[in-house]
Amino acid sequence: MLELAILGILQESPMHGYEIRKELTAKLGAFRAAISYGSLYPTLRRLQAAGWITEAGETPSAADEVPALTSRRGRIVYEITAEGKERFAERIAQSGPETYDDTGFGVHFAFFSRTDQATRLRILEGRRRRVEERREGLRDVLARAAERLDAYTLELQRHGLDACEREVRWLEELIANERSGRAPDGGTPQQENGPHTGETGDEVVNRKKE
Amino acid sequence: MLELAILGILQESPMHGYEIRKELTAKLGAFRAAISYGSLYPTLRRLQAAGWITEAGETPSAADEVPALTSRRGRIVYEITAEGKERFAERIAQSGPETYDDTGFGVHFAFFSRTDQATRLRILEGRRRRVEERREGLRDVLARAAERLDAYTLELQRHGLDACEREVRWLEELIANERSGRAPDGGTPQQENGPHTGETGDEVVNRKKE
DNA sequence: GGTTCGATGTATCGGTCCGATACATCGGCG
DNA sequence: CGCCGATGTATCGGACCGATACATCGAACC
Repeated sequence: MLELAILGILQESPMHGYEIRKELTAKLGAFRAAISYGSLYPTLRRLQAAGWITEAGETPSAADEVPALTSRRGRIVYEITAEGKERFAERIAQSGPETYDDTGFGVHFAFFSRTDQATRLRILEGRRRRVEERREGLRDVLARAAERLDAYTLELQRHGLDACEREVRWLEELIANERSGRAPDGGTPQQENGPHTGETGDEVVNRKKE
Repeated sequence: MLELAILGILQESPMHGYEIRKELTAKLGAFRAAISYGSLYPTLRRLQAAGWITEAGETPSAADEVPALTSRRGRIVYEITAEGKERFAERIAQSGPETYDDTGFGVHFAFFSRTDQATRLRILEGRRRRVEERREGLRDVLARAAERLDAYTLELQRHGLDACEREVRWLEELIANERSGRAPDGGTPQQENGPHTGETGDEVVNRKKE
């Protein structure tokens, strides 16, 4: 999952580890807590070894100047490779059971703008099914075993049930919008935010910070 | 966390692993998914090695009859020991940072009926603070970086923000009830569901299933 | 002018927990 | 009578986290 998130965020711009963490925290903050360096850095190494990302700054022009005099400065900027983009496209479009848990769905949803509508619908409906099952489980407990449970546990179930019902409603809206070809906020269709129709690496990067 | 949950559930009744999983899934289902056997069984072993739980059925009377003729049948029933109850009481009453994440809070809350009111208030307020911080983070992103994010990511933030606001309100209610000495559902104070005032092992077990 | 302090930045280690898998038993149903 | 799903115990590799260490840099403060 982390792998997919990193490949996704690196398609917006090259970044170093610290920045990747910040950006992912901002983008996924709604569904999962901040990712840990203890998993980030090993994953970066793994992705580099697989050839899906490379250390940037290695433009063929100004390389290897001042080899080791002013000792190596800290940041290591990574950028995604063509193979990495391929890998991302494969993984973001296919779905398994882990696609519908909190973290997995969060990552897929956060990169919906890089997916086609059919995939978006499939993911949304899969997530809805998952949440509905969870909701039914909670309803069963509340209906069939309420007298076995203390007041606090019951309250916990009730709150969980409420959260499930809300999320299902949210997903219904998103699915309806998706079917009618609109952007998620229910407004008019936007012209620039559609799925990536192009194929080659001409990213429209519109980051303006820093 | 799993350790705490197991010690808690075993105070309701002795159980074998499969049953522990089912009961915990029902009790914690609102905040975390079903626990995995891959962590359950090793944890049971660890708890037994520490002397906090023991294999039940070892009543001093009818032990070691028919040693190995009808080969050992499957289920291994565990029960909590006096040391285990002590351990549980210590851990459930003290709080650290992990007490306020989803899983940790879920476990603590699910066993609120075995805690005193001061602890309950402390946990609820700690959780509220945690969720408020998360909420502020989401508000910041929405206010300060909205133009950088695509429509789907924005929708994700909005949904997360909404969930945070709801949970804060839920916690406010629980805290208010707690301060006024009422049971969680806001009704009249209940007579049997208060914290455990007794000390010794006379559990009032009222399980009726199976 | 020095110094302290928080943000930035890379990295590792131990531990917790999950997902897949294996395997064995038992009761019911065709 | 055999098959199958629920029950039941168990392990293994891997993903991810939390704590920790350490180093740099700019700003704020004395």
